[in-house]
Amino acid sequence: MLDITIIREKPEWVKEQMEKLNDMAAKDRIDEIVRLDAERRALLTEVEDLKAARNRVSKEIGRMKDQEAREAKIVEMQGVAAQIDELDEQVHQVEAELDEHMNWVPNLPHTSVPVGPDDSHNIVKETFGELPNFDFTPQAHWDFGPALGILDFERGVKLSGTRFYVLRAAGARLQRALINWMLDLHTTQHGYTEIISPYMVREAIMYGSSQLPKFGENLYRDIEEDFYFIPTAEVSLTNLHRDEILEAGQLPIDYVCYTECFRREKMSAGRDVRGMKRGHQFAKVEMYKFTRPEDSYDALEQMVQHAGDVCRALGIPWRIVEMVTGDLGFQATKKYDLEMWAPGCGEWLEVSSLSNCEAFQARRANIRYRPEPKAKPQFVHTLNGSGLALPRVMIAVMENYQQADGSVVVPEALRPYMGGLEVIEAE
RNA sequence: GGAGGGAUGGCCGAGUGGACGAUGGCGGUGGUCUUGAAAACCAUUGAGGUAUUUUGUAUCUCCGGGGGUUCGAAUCCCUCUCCCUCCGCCA
Repeated sequence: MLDITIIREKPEWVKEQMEKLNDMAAKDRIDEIVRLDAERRALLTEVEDLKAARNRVSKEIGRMKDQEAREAKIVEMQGVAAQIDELDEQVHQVEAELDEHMNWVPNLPHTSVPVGPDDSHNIVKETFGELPNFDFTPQAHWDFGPALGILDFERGVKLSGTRFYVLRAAGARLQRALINWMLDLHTTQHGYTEIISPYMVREAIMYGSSQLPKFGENLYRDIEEDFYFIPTAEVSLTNLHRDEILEAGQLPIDYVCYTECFRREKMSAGRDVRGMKRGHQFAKVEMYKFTRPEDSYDALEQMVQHAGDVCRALGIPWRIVEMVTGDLGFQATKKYDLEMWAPGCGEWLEVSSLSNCEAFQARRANIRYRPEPKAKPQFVHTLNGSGLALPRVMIAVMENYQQADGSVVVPEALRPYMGGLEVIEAE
């Protein structure tokens, strides 16, 4: 959620930002927000004067001895109370409307973000590693994976339908090795604190990280128990410090959390249906930071490095892509994607998405800190980034390390996590 | 699933219709005392709005969430959520 004062003070400028984001629906809400905000404040002034009068007279009534005068005052105040009720009701309505509009307004892009209409204009900032040359035609993981006995799409479908698969034997172990290795890297080398948190959360939590109301379509939920299944650990991690006032000395807080993620993928129906690239359930190691406002952009660059360290250590070609305004998404002021090369599929796969959300989520989840002892609390900045998403890393590892005979070499970094296994071969 | 009991400030805990944003204690901060520290004593110590060009002042709201009764609610009523105790069930 944006700070209402920026809309109040610079509505035209905010509209320009919405245009850059290519979010015309949000732009159209701005005038209404300005109107509702003014109405709200006018109503508040009115009703608060009445309440002040009521409080004052009620105290007098408590002290009055003269029964007749007392009765007269009570009758008088009955009228005032009725007016207050009516105005309070109006305030509630206006606030609910205002809230609804604010919930659909995205975060403002940082000044450093290149302006562009959509993802086709994103900028490849830097590419690392050489694209591999094979002396055979590299296969897609969906071809050699099942043959190796490590990947089973048919049985995944049997269990749960399309977009599900089963990892088996060294395939299952490879994913577990990657998870453990990433967690170890981030906790021991990058200073993150490891978290394990619920995969199911209440509705209010989804508003806190702004998955709701805009992205409800992409969420699984249990209606009977009113639980939502998290589409990313970002949801749980954002809300971990919900309604808290942190001490400045606690910041930055850096968390890393492995979870399964659940997504309906309604928006991408029919896309990426083949292979492991886009499933309804997938594993992800997520990095998350709470920082002071002045530190958040440095923290973002740092987090890009941390995610990049994972790519680098795997020895797979990767690149950093900077999002233009039109592809920023809802919560981010600035965002990078990390992509790994997959020679079998022949495409760059998004293995990480790293965002600074500034105070956007903190405002919704009410996460503050005290800059100085006794100072007024301020909203923290929050950042999130994958470190990394497992299925696509699995694809990249399998496809980059495949050999002519269909076997897969285990990257050196992972061997200690695979019991020393060097090559995954058919049983 | 059954039966009870609870939710009050950073923490503990008092408050059952009117000077209660809330006794008291702990903790925090500042001071007195001290060579220094401790102890003791004194003072201070929540959050969010709105108005007023304003660092002050006034006022409103907040005692788990929402709704109700009343001139007036931490206090009475309804409802939801969460926690605790006992029983049952269970990885």
